[in-house]
Amino acid sequence: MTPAPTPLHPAPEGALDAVFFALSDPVRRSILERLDEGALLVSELAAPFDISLQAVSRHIQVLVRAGLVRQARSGRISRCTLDAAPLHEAAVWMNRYAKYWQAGFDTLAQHLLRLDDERAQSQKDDR
Amino acid sequence: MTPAPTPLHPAPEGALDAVFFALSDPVRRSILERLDEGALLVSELAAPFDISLQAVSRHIQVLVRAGLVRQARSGRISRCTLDAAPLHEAAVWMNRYAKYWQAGFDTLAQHLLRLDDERAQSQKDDR
DNA sequence: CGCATAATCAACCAAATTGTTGACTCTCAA
DNA sequence: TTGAGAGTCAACAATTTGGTTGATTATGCG
Repeated sequence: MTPAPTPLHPAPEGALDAVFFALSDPVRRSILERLDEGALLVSELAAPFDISLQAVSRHIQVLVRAGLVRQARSGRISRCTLDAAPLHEAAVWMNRYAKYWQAGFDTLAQHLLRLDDERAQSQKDDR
Repeated sequence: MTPAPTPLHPAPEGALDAVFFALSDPVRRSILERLDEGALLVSELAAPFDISLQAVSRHIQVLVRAGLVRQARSGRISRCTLDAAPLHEAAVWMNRYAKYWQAGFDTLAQHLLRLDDERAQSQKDDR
């Protein structure tokens, strides 16, 4: 088996892959939201969910792999803390599109205008 | 009693699931980046990638499902355009954590250290 | 010691993802 | 009419995901 080249610090390329994937599950987003208010144990994090503790533990592993959560095991307990830095990288990537909702871009109006545009375009091509 | 029909249009809860999942693949992020510069056909979008046209077509469908791309079929061509509105919802969710990189927080220090580390590796000749 | 608690590991399974190739639909043009 | 081009659909395989239950490790406590 491979020596497990665990990407510890910078996560060079697929960092955004792991971060966005970690955010794509409501359980994991909920975990991040609760860690935003303070450190919690795995069992405390698992309490509100209707799934097994093992399942929550693996969700936490996904967050750890993305660099969003750190676990400090002390004895038999594991204290989970938030690390928002990878979220910053994701926010920087998304910032490329901020122009669409900033500076007076009403997304709904833009949406309707685009629909009109498409309709006009398709009728034009139809000719 | 509310029939609770699967809400399709306003995208109530699982919208973020689909959006973040769509962003978790480098091919799909690259597609979004190129659509930011203007509408493109499916074949144009597929050209730079080393995968089949069918695979790219399905990536586009994932983006459509997330509401990030709209396809206007006119004749045999399909014009793909960006819709950044769902990205806005994702950005709003992530904004909850902006405090970690906007103000002086403990984790910010770690983030800066990490950025310094990366920068030191890429540009070593800075006086 | 003896045992409950905290958490992970391991095996298993159903479903989803992601790529492939081949067939198909539809439009445009000669 | 024929044929090429754009794109999707369908079926298949390999891998991943996300849940389960059972076993295991390790600590804390009576």
